[in-house]
Amino acid sequence: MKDVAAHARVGLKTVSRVVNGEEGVAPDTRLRVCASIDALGFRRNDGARLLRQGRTASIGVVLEDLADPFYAPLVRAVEEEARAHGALLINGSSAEDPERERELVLALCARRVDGLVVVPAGDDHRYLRPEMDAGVATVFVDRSPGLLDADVVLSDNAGGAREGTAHLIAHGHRRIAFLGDRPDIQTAAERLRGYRAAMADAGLPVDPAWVSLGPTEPARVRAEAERILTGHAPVTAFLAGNNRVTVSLVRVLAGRPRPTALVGFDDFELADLLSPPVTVVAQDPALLGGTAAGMLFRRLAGAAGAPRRVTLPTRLLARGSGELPPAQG
Amino acid sequence: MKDVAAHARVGLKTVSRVVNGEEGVAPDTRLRVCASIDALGFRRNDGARLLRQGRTASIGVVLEDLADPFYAPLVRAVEEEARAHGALLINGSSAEDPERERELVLALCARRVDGLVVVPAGDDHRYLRPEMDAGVATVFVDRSPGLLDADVVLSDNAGGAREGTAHLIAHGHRRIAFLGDRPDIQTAAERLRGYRAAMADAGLPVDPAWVSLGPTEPARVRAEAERILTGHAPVTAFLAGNNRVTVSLVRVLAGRPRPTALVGFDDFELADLLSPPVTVVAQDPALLGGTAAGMLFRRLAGAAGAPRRVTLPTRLLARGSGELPPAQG
DNA sequence: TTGAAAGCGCTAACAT
DNA sequence: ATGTTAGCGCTTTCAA
Repeated sequence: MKDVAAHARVGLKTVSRVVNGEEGVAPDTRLRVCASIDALGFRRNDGARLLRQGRTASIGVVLEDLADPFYAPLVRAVEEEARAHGALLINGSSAEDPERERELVLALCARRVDGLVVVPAGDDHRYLRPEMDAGVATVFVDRSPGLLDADVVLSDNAGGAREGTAHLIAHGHRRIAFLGDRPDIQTAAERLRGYRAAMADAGLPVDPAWVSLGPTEPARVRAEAERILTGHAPVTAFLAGNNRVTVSLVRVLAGRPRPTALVGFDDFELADLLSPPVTVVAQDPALLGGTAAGMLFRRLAGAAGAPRRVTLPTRLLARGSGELPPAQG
Repeated sequence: MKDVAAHARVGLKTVSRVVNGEEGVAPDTRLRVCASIDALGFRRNDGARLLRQGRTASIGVVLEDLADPFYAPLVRAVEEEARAHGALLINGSSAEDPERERELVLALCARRVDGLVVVPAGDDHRYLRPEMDAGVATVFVDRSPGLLDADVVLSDNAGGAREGTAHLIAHGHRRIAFLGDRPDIQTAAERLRGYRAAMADAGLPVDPAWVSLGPTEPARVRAEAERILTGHAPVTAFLAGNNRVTVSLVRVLAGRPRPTALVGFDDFELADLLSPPVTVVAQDPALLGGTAAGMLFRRLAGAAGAPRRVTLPTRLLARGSGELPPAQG
């Protein structure tokens, strides 16, 4: 820019004015400046500009895995909102590792992102306190932060699991298994709670053998499902704790002669084309992301007040697998 | 940082030294500085730091849609590579709109990203020439840039389509339809070319009614498929031009009494659980992304030389739908 | 071992 | 209408 000013024989500020389309530049001066800009191939450095302005027009997004079919639309929704506000997205995957999450978040704060959308992985987010006090607006999505009071947008995990379980009960099932994620993952714990609540509502006992929480790789889920199906008290239905579990269960159940009912958690593409079509408790990831981003930008626009907690409802999509009657024991 | 220096009664540079772990600070000075840092809650501003250093340690990613199941793993792979090099990802979706892509890319360049990974949407990327000359390393993925010579990583789209078509021919089909994306999208054109080549190889004519290129919303694909199936020269097999078309076709074909063979393009989750399981020509999106990012960082590390073009092979995954024999005409 | 000064590229505040 | 100065928060150079 300095070079442009010299080349056009004008002051630095005049170039700045032209570049930013400000008023108060004589037409022919403007022309001369533009010519110099073209001649030198000048492009404004937004980094420097934003440094001066004290913002970065960018917001950070940290979540487990960018490529997960559940999170990808969430990010996309945040992106749309950011775009509407002229901000760019900087993002990173935490790979469900609290330490990596922390590094990522702090790296983003060090770059002075204006705001942060985080799907928390760990259970202690006090490290964010100083950053938030320093002015980084932060909204958590999908799970609550640990030991930190902040804006958060959640799905009604307990309610959804409860509804899914009740649905199975309404279709005659009394022995229902729950296969979910590690109990230290909040959503998993909530869903387990909903499952138990529905069983209790119906006065049904829960055999400990029916509940399995842990990593959701296919191999483990498969093994657990087999165990539950062939154990001393086989179930007639499953409630899956997340999308990965649902898919694994579909695979296991497809290979068995006797039909077993299944309600999945999270919707997925082609669920309606499987046989039987898969009944699921659906969340709306795009709405989660959009809502969170909306709150974030409202904060950035100056909205004060205590941290808000928003819970979005889930929706039971009955497609077939959840309406199968109990197999004859 | 200035405040820290004042508080610790040392020079600015000494604080800088401590913050960056540089040598040459007396132990007790260092201690005093650290104490002041904690007392004031100081965090280094990486934006300012990088401004001074003339890089940003961030790379831009621009593609059609972050949430697309094909692109999400690609981005993820770029992210891993970036992480290994200490860089963050800034990204945006072009929504297949050349103008939006251009804006996004230029916004990223204005922020002086060190490098750029782009899945091009338009067909004229000359606007990038000045940026690349100015030092923004750029690698294109999945499609070639228009009117610009640059590094690019592609799948063998023509080869894949040819193999898929030949597979259908080998299973006895002679009337095969191709339903693909708009012909101005390069990958779509390439795949059409592969389809035609395979048909020609086998000495088979291609009825113009069998080929349909255009937007891939479900409604249009559905209508076109119905038209082709009920027209004067119905086909016995389909080659789908991309993942969205594949899914739409699965839906259409599932609703018909007479089984019709199908080979999809791009693999998708659960393809093996449908009935019949769906045969596809699979690309490896993560490998595309990883390869592109690898090339990018090699350039950033100083690798010179002419632009490189890498083509990755596709893989035919025979699962059932592509091995169905032709229905009796 | 330490620090003062200059400067990265820009904009805000105040001249002229 | 235009220019000058200061400064965003840091690093680099060079001197002490």
